[in-house]
Formats: sequence, structure tokens, C-alpha cells
Amino acid sequence: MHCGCVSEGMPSVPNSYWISGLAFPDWAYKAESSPGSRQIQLWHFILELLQKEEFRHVIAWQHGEYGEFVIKDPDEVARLWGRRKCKPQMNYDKLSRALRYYYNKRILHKTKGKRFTYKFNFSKLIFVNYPLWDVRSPPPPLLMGAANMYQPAMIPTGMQSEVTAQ
DNA sequence: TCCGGAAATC
DNA sequence: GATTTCCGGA
Repeated sequence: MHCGCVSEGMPSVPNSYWISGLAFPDWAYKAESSPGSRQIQLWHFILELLQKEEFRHVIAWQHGEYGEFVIKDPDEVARLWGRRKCKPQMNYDKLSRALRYYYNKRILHKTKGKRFTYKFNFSKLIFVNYPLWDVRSPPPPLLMGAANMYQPAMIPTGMQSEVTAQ
């Protein structure tokens, strides 16, 4: 007996997701079939839950700061994460430790004062997966919270297959 | 609840 | 390298 957590793949991935009016390019969390073939990373997973309404009672975006989210049900998030990684003993204490390691990596930041509230540092996240972006060029619209200004032209829609234009 | 060191694990 | 596990401390 293992833990029936092998499957649960997400093959069909659109070019971008819209969350609360904000666009999420797929390259921001491409976990599957990546050149390095690594395992799913926690922040990828968090983003996954965040993009599905079915988990709104477990984890959801917060109004106000762009990228800020609240874990409404820590135990459930830990269970889901544990299932994905085949770690039945996972709990929020351990998961949050992993989250804390993101502080130095500048992927995540804690919103002090607010319980179970963290904030993504998308400027970092995007550069991590999209190093081609020039730091000196105008700030990506999706980082500013002005989703309506989202420019599809800036995102290579066929980037999943890596070998495309560019 | 949250933090971060240390060691272990994959 | 990215967690997972354990834990003393604030």
C-alpha cells in the first residue's frame, strides 16, 4: 500500500489564468514536464490551489495587496500538500517551515499581524521562470495589479514546448 | 502563531 | 537543492 497520490496530473494548461482579474501566465508555475524534471515545488502547488475556486474555503487571495493570500484551513492545505508529495505526516507546522524558507529566496513574504497570511513576491517569481525579462524595462503590468493592461504580446504563447520563437 | 537552526531525506 | 522533520525560543 502506498498512498494513491501518484496521478492527479494536470495536462491541459491554458496559456494564462485569470485570478481576480489578474492574469497568470503559465510559465509562472510550469511544474510538469520541465527540462529539469524536478518535483512540484510548494509555491507552484499553492498557486495551483489558489487558481481553483473549489479550494476557496481552504486558501484564497486577499483583497488589498496583490499577491497576498490567506490559508483559511491550514490543516486541509497541509493534507493536500502531503497527498501531492506522498507525505501523509505533513502538517501546517512543517508546511509553514517550508514556506519560511521562501523568505530568504524572496519568493514569499509574511504579512505580519494577519494570521495565516502570506504574500507572493511575483517580481521574483516571474524572473525566476522568465529570466529574459529585462529588469530595467517597464514593470510588467501583471505585477502592478492593473490586469486590464495585461499584454499578451509580451508572453510567448507557445513557450510550453520550450523550442519556439525567441 | 511564528521564527529559524540543525540534521535528515529525496 | 528543496523540502521534511524536530524543536527551542520569542
